Amino acid sequence: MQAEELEEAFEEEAIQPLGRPAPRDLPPSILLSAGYDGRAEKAFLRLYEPSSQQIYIWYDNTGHLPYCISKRSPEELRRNEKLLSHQGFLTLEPIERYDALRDEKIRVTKIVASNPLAIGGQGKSGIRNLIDESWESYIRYYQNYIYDMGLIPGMPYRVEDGKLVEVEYELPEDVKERLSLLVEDEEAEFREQILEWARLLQHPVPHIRRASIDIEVQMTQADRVPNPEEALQPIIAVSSVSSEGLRRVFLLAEEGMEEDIIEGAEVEIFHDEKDLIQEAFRLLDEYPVILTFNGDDFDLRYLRRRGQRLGFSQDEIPITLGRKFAYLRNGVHIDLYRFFLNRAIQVYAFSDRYRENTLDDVASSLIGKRKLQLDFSTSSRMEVARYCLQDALITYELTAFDDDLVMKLMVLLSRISRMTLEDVTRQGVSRWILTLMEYEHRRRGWLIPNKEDILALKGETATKAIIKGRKYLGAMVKEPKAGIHFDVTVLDFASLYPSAIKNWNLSYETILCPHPEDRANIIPGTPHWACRRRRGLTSLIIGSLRDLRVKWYKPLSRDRRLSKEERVFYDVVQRALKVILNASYGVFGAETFSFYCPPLAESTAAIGRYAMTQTLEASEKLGIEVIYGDTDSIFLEQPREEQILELMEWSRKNLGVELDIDKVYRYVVFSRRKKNYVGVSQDGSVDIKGLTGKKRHIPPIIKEAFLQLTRILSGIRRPEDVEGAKEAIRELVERVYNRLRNREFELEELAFRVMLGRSLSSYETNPQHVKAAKMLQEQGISLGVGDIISYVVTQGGVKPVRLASKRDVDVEKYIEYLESMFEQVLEAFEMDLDQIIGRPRMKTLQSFFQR
DNA sequence: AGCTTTGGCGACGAGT
DNA sequence: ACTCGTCGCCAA
Repeated sequence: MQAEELEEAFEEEAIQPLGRPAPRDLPPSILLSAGYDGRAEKAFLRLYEPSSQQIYIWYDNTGHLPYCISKRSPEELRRNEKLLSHQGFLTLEPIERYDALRDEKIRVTKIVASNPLAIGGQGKSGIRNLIDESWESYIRYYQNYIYDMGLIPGMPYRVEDGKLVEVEYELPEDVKERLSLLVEDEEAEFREQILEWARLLQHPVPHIRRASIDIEVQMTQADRVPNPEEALQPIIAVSSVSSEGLRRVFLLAEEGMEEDIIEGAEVEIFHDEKDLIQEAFRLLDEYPVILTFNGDDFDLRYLRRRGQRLGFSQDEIPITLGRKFAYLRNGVHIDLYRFFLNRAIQVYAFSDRYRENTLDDVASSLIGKRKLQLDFSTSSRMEVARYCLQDALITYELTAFDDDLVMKLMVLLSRISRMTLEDVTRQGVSRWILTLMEYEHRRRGWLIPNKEDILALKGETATKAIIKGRKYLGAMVKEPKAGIHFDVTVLDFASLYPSAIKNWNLSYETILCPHPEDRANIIPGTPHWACRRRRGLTSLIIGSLRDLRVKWYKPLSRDRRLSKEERVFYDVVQRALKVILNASYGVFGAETFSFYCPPLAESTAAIGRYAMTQTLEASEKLGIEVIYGDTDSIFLEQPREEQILELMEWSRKNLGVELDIDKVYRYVVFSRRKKNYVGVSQDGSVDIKGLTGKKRHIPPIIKEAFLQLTRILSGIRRPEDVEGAKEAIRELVERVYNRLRNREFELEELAFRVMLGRSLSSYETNPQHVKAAKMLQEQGISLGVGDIISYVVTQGGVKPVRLASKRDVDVEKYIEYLESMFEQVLEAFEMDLDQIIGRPRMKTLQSFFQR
């Protein structure tokens, strides 16, 4: 390994921090992130001081050096020539560690590097590949350094005598008392863990000074996105909106440009692009946090490359680029595109309110604001300025709405996962949980096991999945009772899988543990057993988080006695916990997860099925009719109040899980299909689950008709409403038929929009969207995974929307789609489309003769 | 490059 | 005409 290679591997971390050095008496400041200063060869921390709203830099003076751990003895390792010749590594230190997997203490070797660069990635440049069977190795020196120091990102610290000290946040006595009361039945370890979490979560999140930034680049062709690596086109506008209310546009002057003002914003005109960029760089240095929407891939990348092209020196450009990310030398760059792209955030924090990951879609769904429309080929420079400012504005507001909800959410996630803001906003849930687990291992002085070790000891799964290609048997779905049902109450288990993990002591080390006396403690529905002697780490962590969410944060977020601000904050905490908890089971079944443990995931799901079947039985005994159930929810038809209460009590007592009322429906309509129903609540709001008409890829014209259909149906309150509804449906169908037959539509309205799930060449079959994609490719349009293909169905095939015309459309085919979708719904209502629209049914002989 | 899981549905393509 | 597998999307 050559020194240059090492340097190269670390290029992205080798940045020069800018913020002012932390004074001896730095007031409480929030740990935002860490970096590695290549010149000083030192790790540093970025601290945000809320009263001055400044970033301070704290250099490490502890002489802390990176290390990794090997199972082999020092003697054995000394025989490894490659290892000895490895640049920068020095001492081999025999130590003892607890191996949770085998429940024993063992001797290992700690390999300490003298050069901070020496223990790097896990690839070629890492020391890991020189030692077989290593257990812990560093992915990024500075990052792990945070964990090793026992520091928690997002928490407040003070500098004292050149040392970093966490600012004690004592929970108020009454809070402590109430919390302890909630978990008084639990063992000491569990109670302590709860208090530890509460300390992290209760500590208020300070307001963080920040600004968004967005750039516009001169376009050559209207539909080509400029390449940020080349940065050939000039930057014509840079906009920024800050938390102090500043709205600025830096605009490059154009010949004959008419200068104008933008209400509420400062517009600064530049005649030299270099000056403009200079000003943008100054802005980036100015703020503790910079927000972008896709800044990793575009805005900051383009700014840096363009800056280089125009002759700025390395030191003048405040942006460092990794292969995938863009960082700043002073503050923290948060790319909101990446954050909102995260499925867990999308689904659990924002209940799937936005569907596509564009700024326009996310913003319009969350804050009700949209991008401006702009045609770049004809627009004036001032129009570009307005457009650019609007983007910066909504980017900022995405973090500011609901009292800085998103900012707080990110800081809380950073505390829970023990990751820096930069990392937690860019990486997925499996990384969050991994980092948290690693932290807890290090805190206890435990060895971090290798994936292979876990797999070798715990093995694979024992059950057979229903669906081919899956690894184990999952959740249970009860056959729905078809038809319409009035007064339906839906109960669901509070965090079913996390509860299973908690109550059955599931963890990678406690499942199939080595103790013979635990073998009788069988998980129902599996041949696996779980330990009774020690509390499992996963069970402890997930279990305590679960209890906090269910027993503390969720109730508080709805407690009317609290102020609105308090409730909102508790709601954010509650949501952050939800995001982590919901992913906590799945990761153990993911091969890519470092604590991959198939029997653990399998057991969790098995306990879920057990809870469901037991509850169905109990309901029957109580005389409640259960008309449907899926995974963790059951639908009860006209249950009496005391029946519900009894069932809830039964669940708490016998399963140790709270059963909550999730929904009360005026009526629910089931077809015979699972995961398909329409529920209408007391207030008339409609829940539609699984029905085709709702799916993302369905053409808008059909989706729209579907929406209107559900509106008509939700209006049905009494039996006598039915005739009117049928008439309305008939009119609706007629309208759409006519539009189709007369071709009174825009092509876009008929477009199926299907995502390319893999690369074009790797498809085994030739589905419609792939056919369309191939046609696009022939036109020289490059397509990749994740791209959405818009196509219409034509006579004898499909065509991409942009290559098709109205004449091509196979109208009859669309009528078929429409009918099949309508029938799916109407069938459940025991209505018949043919009958409603007065068309004889041709499908049976009987109807043929009746004609 | 990034990747939590299994169950279930409709539509289509490919083979018999 | 029928079955079976693939694909994408959704429920939980």
